[in-house]
Amino acid sequence: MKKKNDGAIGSTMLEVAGRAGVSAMTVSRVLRNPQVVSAATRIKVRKAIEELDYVPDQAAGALSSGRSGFIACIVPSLDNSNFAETVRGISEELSNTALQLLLGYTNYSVHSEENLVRTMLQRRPEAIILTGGDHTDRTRRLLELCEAPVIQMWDTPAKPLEHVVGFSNADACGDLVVRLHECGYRNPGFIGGTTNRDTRGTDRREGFITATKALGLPADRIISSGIPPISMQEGAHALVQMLERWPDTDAVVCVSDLSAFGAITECRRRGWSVPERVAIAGFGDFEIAANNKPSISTVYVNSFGLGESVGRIVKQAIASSNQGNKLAPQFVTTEYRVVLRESTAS
Amino acid sequence: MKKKNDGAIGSTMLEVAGRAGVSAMTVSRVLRNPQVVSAATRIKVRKAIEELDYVPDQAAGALSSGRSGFIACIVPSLDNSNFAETVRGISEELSNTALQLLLGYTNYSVHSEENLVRTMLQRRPEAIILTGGDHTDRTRRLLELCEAPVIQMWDTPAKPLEHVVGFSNADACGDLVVRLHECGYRNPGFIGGTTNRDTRGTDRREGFITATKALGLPADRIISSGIPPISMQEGAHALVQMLERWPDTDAVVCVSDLSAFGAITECRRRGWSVPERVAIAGFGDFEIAANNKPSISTVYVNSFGLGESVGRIVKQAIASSNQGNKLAPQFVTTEYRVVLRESTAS
DNA sequence: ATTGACAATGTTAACGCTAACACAATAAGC
DNA sequence: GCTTATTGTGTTAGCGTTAACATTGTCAAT
Repeated sequence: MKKKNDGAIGSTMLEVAGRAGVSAMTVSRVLRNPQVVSAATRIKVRKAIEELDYVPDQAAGALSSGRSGFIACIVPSLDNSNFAETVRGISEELSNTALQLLLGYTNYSVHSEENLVRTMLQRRPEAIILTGGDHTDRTRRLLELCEAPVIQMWDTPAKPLEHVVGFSNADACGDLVVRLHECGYRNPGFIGGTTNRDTRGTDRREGFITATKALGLPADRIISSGIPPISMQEGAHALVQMLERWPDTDAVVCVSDLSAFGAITECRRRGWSVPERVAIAGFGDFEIAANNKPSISTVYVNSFGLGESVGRIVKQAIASSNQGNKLAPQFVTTEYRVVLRESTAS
Repeated sequence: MKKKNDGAIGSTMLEVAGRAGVSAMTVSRVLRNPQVVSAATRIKVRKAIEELDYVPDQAAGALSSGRSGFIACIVPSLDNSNFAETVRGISEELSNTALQLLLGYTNYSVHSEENLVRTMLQRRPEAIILTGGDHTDRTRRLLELCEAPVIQMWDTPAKPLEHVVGFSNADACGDLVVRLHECGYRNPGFIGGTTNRDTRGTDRREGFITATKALGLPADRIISSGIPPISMQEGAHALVQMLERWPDTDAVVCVSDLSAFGAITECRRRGWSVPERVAIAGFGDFEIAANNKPSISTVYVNSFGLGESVGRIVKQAIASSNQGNKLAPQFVTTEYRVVLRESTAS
């Protein structure tokens, strides 16, 4: 029905079985459940596998067993320390299992996300990990139909699809504002992107507004500049706009450490001292935050640990499903912590 | 033979066919080759697909057709602008095909790479993309056995496995040294990691040595510090060591922009002006290079374009193989360019 | 009318693996 | 010695799709 070896590897399980003088099923057992096979047979089979350089075909295995071995994981961007760390956390946690990550990135577009989900569902993932709580209706429909556990991460959606591992970006940013207020800052501003594509960024802005209002501070000093995730350059640009429009701004909260770095660097170019002329804070505690001069006040997020939690839930959910029941929806809140450094005065 | 719906989606192609009043084969044709089906039937089938929320099972399709639709892509790290951009370039180039990236990262370990390759081969990828030219013997054996085209990128290995898309990291770093020499620097040093795990880093160091020797400059000012990829902090640390050991060093080439940034920041902390006290250059032209003050001299690499080239070769190789022949090994050299900025004086 | 070409659909048989059951052969319990 | 577990292995049937071929109907050219 098809030419042999369409980009495939040499031998099949049956050939291994033939060479070892056993049935294919025994070969399968040696690979997936070695302890039920006698030591002597196991050795024979392993030898045949070696000699033929046999590499099992997981597509066939998946079809037969109904288990793909895939975990779909969709993040906004790969080029972001935070998400990259989270992916590492997930992988690490799954490294002692036979589960494999099927990674995709959306470029912060829910429309891309929908396409990715559709594509990935064709691979029948055993769990689906999404970033954030903002999805198209069609995405939600697709996810409800498929029975795989769904985990939303990096956010705490009000109406979760199923499991959640994350933290409130709004609260975290609000905490930062409170700490700046404690330091004596009274006229804070916020710098973020122009659209609501980056929902975590939007949440941080909302958190800024809520906190400033609660503290009786001006809540309208918001510069939106650039498509999320906003760059260093856009941080620089936005800072200038901020100080032109509201010259008495004494502290600027940036949606991420990268834009905060851009803003600080712009100040240095213009000879404005940070934090004396203006304090600047970021979000995410990227490598650059601790290593810049002045070091950048920010919100530390345990990205790696977040990934580990996600991985644990994946394992639990699959274990439950193997026992015929379904893991009750989990809601895990992860650590964050305001870290004050040189870019804001205490 | 197995419980229905093990995490799977509702309906099968046969059910769609039943509802549309056609055979399963016709449904398959509507999905993969719609133009051979009459308009009327096509509409009926599409309607049935919609109504049942049918999502094809690609594992079954792959098994039957011998085409997995996967492209394996292995990079050292996801958290690196350069590689992330390259992955974006590949994805973009493959976005108008039915091919899907199966991503993996090695953490700069050839041993991890071997495991990843083995795992990925079980999915029968139609092409395999690796970073660099350094692989274990077993990896090379596995890749030779499988008939899928192999592409090595980000390097120009002397003995390529098959296709290559990259540039000589040694030459690029050498060019940088030459340009620094033209600027009047006579005592350059190099900062990199302690091991040879990061072969691109090692090549850059070799390029530094070759170029300095050729120019009659000291070639032994090399500080190795930290496990690659070395951090900002290690860059800072290494710079201090460099100037303690060879105080008259007038220019330092760092293995990447991140370590260069760390080095520059350390200078600023210590009140050493850059480039007056010492010039510093990086590699990669990360966002930070243009946005720092002083902006960082570096080697620009077209990471995204490199990925696009890789994607094009993947498509060509698969097209050739569909026509029954094999694409002759390609060797594509990609663009790089020394960019001198404020961190070195002209 | 008869032939041939072509277009649209159906039928059959895999693809490579594993769940479920069947069946020996051995060990344990009385 | 006989039943009853237990262990190790084989047999069978299918997972959901698609390549290859078979079949039917339609229409133009003889």
